[in-house]
Amino acid sequence: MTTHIWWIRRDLRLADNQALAAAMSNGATVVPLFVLDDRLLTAPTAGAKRLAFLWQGLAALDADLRRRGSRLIVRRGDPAVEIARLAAETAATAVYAEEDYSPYARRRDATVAGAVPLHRLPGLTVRPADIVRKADGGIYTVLTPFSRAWKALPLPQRSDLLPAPARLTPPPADLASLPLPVATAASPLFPAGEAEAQRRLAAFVGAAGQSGERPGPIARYADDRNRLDLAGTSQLSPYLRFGMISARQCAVASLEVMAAGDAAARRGAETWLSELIWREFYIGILYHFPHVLREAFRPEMRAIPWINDEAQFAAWCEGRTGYPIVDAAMRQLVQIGWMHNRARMIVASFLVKDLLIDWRRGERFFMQHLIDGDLAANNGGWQWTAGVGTDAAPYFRVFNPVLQAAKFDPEGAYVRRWLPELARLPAEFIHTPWLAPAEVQRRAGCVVGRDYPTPLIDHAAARARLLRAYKIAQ
DNA sequence: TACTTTTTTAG
DNA sequence: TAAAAAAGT
Repeated sequence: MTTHIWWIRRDLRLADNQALAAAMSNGATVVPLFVLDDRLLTAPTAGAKRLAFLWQGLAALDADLRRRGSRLIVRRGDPAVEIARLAAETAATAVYAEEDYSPYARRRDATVAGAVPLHRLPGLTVRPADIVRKADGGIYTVLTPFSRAWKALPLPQRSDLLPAPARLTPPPADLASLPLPVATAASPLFPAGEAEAQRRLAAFVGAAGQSGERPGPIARYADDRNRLDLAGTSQLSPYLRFGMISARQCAVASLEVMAAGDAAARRGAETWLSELIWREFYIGILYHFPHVLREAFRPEMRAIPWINDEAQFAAWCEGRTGYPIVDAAMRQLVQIGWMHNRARMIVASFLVKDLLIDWRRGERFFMQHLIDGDLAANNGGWQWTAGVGTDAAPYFRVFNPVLQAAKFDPEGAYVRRWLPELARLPAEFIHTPWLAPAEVQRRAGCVVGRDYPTPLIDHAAARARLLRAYKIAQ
């Protein structure tokens, strides 16, 4: 009987898993393996909440495997050493893994491939990272043409999705496995695991894909996704980050709504699909231009004279800038390990363009706190906001935190939820408490300067300063 | 998925 | 004179 190792990295799922399916070919016995790699667990970009989500996800995967007769094997150490050791213990003839494209993952996998026969399968993305190319073989660095080319390739169908195996041949009963680390910092708002990911996708899409009836939030996604005060997004990002659901299944779901839903649903589904394509775009950018992890994609934008005031950076991190929308978002991030995407753009713009703090400081802070923290998407997002990356917002595109708040949190419900000290302010002043008359502040129990900070910086003045700073780099 | 200022147009 | 469009950052 043949034995194969299924090396799990960021594909914590049984459904639509090409690496698992390949490992199971010819009825092989599959040894599901997760290696605790100190390089990743102690990296400066590792975050406690994301690790807790991972531990919880691995526990859920182990439970799912046990229901099918198998179990998860956990080892700790250098992957190349541990995989070679396990292959010797089990007489495994090959290792199957979902291909990961980050620079560290590629170096690690090259080393492992030197020690054991390693088969890398697609699945992290719908399109493997080097597939979407210009006619002349060039790499797209602007989203719109990339997206057009992505959509022009054969689209995935429901029949392409691989079902979760009903049974798995168990690994040898005496095979040693370490206990999983305990998830102490897990967020109750993001229970890890494949079942929860499937529930979320089903709830988001509703029945819009099948009958046109009872559409879920996807039908309103085009309009609602930017609203901070509504649950208009899929909230699937942590699950996609760890492959608790496949990107391909999400793409199929949205394509089905585009084919069967009404006009609004079609528009919503297409908008959501474009978000999935953004993700693949940035995974490809990191794959082709790994230096973006260290510096701006655009060379002329490496000379911006950052100010990097430590006290102001601390105020941003702790949600006490005096701009309610910024502070609410930062409190949300630190408390639950997730932030609405619109809020990510607002706080990033404030850090980079109002405070003139190097975008890499914000990038690192996000990685330390986001459950869904993904090197490629996070880096792409920060470079976009800073106006230094591919397809970047022009440097003069500066978010006004008050206007953004008024537009996307019109009643202030989001601010009130995360900043209870402002909860009793009338809606008129919820985004500009410093403009509220003293009597209004006093009656709301929120005196600016005492119960809530005075704005760290005047936005109009900050905007003018930013334009000068970027002109130096131009 | 930016915002501000200036110019033009309509009534 | 205000709204809309255009221009500029």
